[in-house]
Amino acid sequence: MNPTPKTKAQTQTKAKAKAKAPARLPRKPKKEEVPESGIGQRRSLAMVKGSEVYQERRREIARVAAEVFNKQGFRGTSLGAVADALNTNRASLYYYIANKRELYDEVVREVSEANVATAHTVHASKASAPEKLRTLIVSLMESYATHYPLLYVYIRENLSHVESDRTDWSRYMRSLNRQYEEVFIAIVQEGLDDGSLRSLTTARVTAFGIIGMIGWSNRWFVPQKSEVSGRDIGLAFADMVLGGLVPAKAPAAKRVRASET
Amino acid sequence: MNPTPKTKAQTQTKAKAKAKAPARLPRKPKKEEVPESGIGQRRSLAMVKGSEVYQERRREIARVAAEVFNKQGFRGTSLGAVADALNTNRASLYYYIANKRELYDEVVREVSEANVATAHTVHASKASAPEKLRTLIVSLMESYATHYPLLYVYIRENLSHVESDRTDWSRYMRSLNRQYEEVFIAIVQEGLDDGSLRSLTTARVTAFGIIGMIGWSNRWFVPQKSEVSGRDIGLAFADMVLGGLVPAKAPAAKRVRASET
DNA sequence: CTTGTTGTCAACACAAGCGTTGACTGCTAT
DNA sequence: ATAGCAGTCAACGCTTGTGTTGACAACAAG
Repeated sequence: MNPTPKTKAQTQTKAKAKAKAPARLPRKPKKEEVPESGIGQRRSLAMVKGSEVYQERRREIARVAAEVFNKQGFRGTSLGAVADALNTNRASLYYYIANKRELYDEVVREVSEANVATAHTVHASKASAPEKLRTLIVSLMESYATHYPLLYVYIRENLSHVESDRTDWSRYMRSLNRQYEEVFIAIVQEGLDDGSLRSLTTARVTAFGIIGMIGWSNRWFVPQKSEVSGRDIGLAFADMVLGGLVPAKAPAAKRVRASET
Repeated sequence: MNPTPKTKAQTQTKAKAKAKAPARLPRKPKKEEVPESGIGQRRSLAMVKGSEVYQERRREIARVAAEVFNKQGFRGTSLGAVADALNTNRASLYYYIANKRELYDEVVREVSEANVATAHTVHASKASAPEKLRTLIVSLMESYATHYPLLYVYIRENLSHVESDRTDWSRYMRSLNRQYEEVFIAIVQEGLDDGSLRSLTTARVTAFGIIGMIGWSNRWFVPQKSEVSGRDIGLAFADMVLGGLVPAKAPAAKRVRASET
């Protein structure tokens, strides 16, 4: 809307100073007045009938909010900061969203579901355990890159949520997360059972090691700035985990580095 | 002090209901009174002369606070919650600490320094790159387990801190973190250069993959509940990363791991 | 020009949380 | 007993942030 991109991020109440409206007289603190003048409720109506541009603006807000949530976390992000990033007023956001939590949910919802569905599909396929792991590692890294930073927002947050967070949404998201982990563990266990994977420790520890390599990418991987694509990172991780970093050259080749000097 | 352990965690102002003090008359809102009655300042004095039990109590507070911070994060943790966990009043904490940030620093300080020192030592040693990696992986997992949950508190928090967090402490901690990463990258680069490590991707991506396996343990590793020790997890991770998960039965002999000796 | 619609804004009310402080309790030494 | 110290408590002031709402502006349609 406003041509100036953004990069402001003050503390709100910052004033646009557009030199338009000279003065406002916003509230009429009368008390014995007709309380139901009833104007502010049309926002609710605008939500149900999702007008064309309305939904577009809503997505734009979610997109920008994702970046702010990604940096500052849920509790650390004020709606004022989101409004600043959008170059608008904080109250205007409430025309599009009900509250901060709904905005956060909008950001995180669904993206996780696709990944879990992929995990189940791969698990059910008849490939070998190592092949399943490779497929899953690559697809997850690709998903992170494609939807950046949406998935990272949830990764950063899912344990910062207080323990007493027992909303349906929270429980559902935690269940998605757990499903993904369980699939990884099950595939590793498969591999241990049929001998296609070496037994170095428990299936759970192995699986969390792999998941950790991928999940930790939220700390350093920014698709727009990376010289390596998400897919290539996934392939490299799969090679590393399955084949090992130490070259398996001939037993007499330059592999003697282990006891060098 | 109070024999009852804890497990309360209400919202503060919860009242102990110990049936001792019948009523209080805490504030005298007189205005034209002598303002410098000067009583509350002895707390500051108690800090400088670190009495025996005083420091002990201070450490106890830090220990409990670490658990709360670990669960809820810095911003998500109120001092009221910490006070509840200690079965005391929120204001009493201020007898021991200046503010919330100081308490957090107290929890996180120093523990990171030891790890960075270890990293530098290992890096400077004349072992091979694979051996260095193995040593570092194991020592870091051991450190996490030993100091649980102190190091995890910082892991959870270090990017939740707002970008404008430019205090000396924050910069110092970030530098420690970066040093650790740089050492990992340097060691991997060493290995790529002398051929003791396979080149699957950039040194940076490889290093962050390894770091991720370890760092991600904050999500699932609780030493008191784990059947696998931190050391064993580190050893398994090192085996996985260096030797690979897929057994090398094909090339005649079983592939010997780097530091198998 | 008038009227209706869409979106924005400034100011409110409310709640949570931080840090402070005077008053108080309980213990110990004298 | 009693005076002093260590530690605790309830209430306050203040700041930050959330969600609400009446009053607009800008624009288009009639």
